Amino acid sequence: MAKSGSISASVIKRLPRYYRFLGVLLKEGVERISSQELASRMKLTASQIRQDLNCFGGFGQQGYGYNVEGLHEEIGKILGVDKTVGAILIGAGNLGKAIATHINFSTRGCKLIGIFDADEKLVGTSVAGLAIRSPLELQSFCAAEKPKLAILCIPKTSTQDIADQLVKLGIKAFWNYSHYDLSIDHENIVVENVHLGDSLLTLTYRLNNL
Amino acid sequence: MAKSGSISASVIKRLPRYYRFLGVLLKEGVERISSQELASRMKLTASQIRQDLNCFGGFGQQGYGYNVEGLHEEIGKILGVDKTVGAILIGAGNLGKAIATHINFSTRGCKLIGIFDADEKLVGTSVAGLAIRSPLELQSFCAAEKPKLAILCIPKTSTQDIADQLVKLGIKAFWNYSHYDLSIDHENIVVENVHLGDSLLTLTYRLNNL
DNA sequence: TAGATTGTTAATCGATTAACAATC
DNA sequence: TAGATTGTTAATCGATTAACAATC
Repeated sequence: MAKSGSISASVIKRLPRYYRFLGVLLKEGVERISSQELASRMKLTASQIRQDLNCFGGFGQQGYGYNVEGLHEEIGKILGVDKTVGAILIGAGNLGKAIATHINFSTRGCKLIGIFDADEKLVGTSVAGLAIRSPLELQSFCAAEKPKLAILCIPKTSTQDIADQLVKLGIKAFWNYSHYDLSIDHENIVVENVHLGDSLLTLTYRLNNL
Repeated sequence: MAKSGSISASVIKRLPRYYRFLGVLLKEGVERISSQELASRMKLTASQIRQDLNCFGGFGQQGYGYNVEGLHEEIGKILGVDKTVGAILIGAGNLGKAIATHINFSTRGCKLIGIFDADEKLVGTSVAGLAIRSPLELQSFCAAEKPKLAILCIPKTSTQDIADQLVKLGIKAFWNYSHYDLSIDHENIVVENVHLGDSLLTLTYRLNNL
């Protein structure tokens, strides 16, 4: 079992997918599964699954395979789905609203606790059961509620400024939807840039090159 | 210059990012750039940039570097931003609406030409300037308009069925936002699964393991 | 016990980086 | 021409796959 900091990005990216598939198996009532069976379901190799899991510990049993419920729970723990990290949404436009209502935060170790938008017309209205606040409240809100994660659904021009500001207010993780590659120079800050436009473009590339 | 089919997925995934950065440089009025300069901007190595570009052709000039406008245009052509692939959106819930309004399809070689939702209450209302249609119209619409790309913003239970149906109606590319790993067995169909929940989960993992 | 399947080491494969001759 | 920087080949690195002894 390796130190958590030493796990490669490739492995980490696969963990949520393992978690999802095991959740489905659990619902289907499957009790145990071999790496071979899981591999064919997920279109991976059995080797890769065993390698990946053994980064975190020996969850299986020779001659038997893996207990679905146990493995699901272990991976959940590794991912931290049992945690409740406070999250704030910056920008309540179309995309921000959709993220707020569409994402199940509680099953991902998060809780959305605040929504902010600079548009005066939006301030005071509600999304996902939360009142939209003015950015002027950001500082006092963060001081009081100590959110650790910020979701950025704002235009690219303001992204770096707002992110720098949020770092000072204690934000440690950015889920960035702006059309800007955010990179924070401070240590101990993590960033996940989501570029939906890039995703579409790789798809059209592949479509045009079939 | 290699055959387009032989380009590795790693390279293809980086192309939209090159295109974006070159677009910014172009706006900034930068005329030429060396692989070294571009590398430091994008936090890549100069070697990687030159390797990537040379999959498609020798776009640079020794002793000079790359012409920003020319390279931007070349990568745009490779990605097919000059094309106009017809796209339909299936599912006009929160996320579907946000995708329809938020994504700039025309700069990604696409045009959104139809929106479908099974919810009777939504049919007839408009999103992004398009009337939402009933799925009953799907067949005649596809026959007439020949869309090649479908955006799936529907629950996971119906995803595989609808995708199979759409394949029969001539859809060749799926941009899949449902919580289901779509895989199509037919040849010459491309799928891009977008799992926003997985993206959040890798972020919280990294946050919890700082 | 015998059979099955893991955990883990070794081999392979592919992607990234480094080096440098070609050349503008 | 001399300097700069590419295009491209070779070296390195990491990730995936295969193999197999350990063991349930």
